[in-house]
Amino acid sequence: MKLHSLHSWDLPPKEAIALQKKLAGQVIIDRPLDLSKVKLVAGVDVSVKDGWSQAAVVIIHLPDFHIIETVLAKQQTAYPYIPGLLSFREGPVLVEAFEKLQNIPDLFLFDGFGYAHPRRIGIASHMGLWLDKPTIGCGKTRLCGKYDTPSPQKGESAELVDKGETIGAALTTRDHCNPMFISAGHLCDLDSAIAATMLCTGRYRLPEPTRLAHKAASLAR
DNA sequence: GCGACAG
DNA sequence: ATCTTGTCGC
Repeated sequence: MKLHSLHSWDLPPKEAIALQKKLAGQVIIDRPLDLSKVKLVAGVDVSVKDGWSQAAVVIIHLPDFHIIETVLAKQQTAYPYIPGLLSFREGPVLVEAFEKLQNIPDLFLFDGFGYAHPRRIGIASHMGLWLDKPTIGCGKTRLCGKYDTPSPQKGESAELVDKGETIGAALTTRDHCNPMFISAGHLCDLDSAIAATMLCTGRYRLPEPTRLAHKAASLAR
């Protein structure tokens, strides 16, 4: 799929933060998703090794989890890892990978956050603007906000709150495992993000899309 | 000033 | 993220 270039990625941290504050106003997270129409879900992940970033995007079909398409992209890692600026590190390779997609996913699932970010624009929200498609942030550990540990039963959740605002949820995706942190990315609200994540989750803690993307990226690296 | 800090 | 084998628990 062809996506429009919104801006340059090689920005000094200070400018990157200023850009995030500007783009945050364009992110839409109050829109319910009609899950009955979500059939193709893309999992997105990047694995970094020896200065090279290996991206993988895997599209699965719901509700059977069959793999529809897998695309890869590899680039030298030009940006350092700075908490809060992950999109500037992984954005370039991801754009290259997205351009290779032959299918148009109904939804994208990211390894990381969307709205649950200091400036409310984590990688899922940021890439959502480039994709102009619904996106969800699905992180393994918290970036910001407070939460009470949800019951250890699959499907249970607790709110992730930051500065008095609900920014996401801690969701138990597998019995007796640590929760995943879900947040709306773009063109999707939190409730839909949680429901969609459950529809994409099988017998593992990680939802199938990102779990398979992680596997594909590691294998290709 | 001090601690926290996605991948 | 990555460095790394076996091992405890549901």
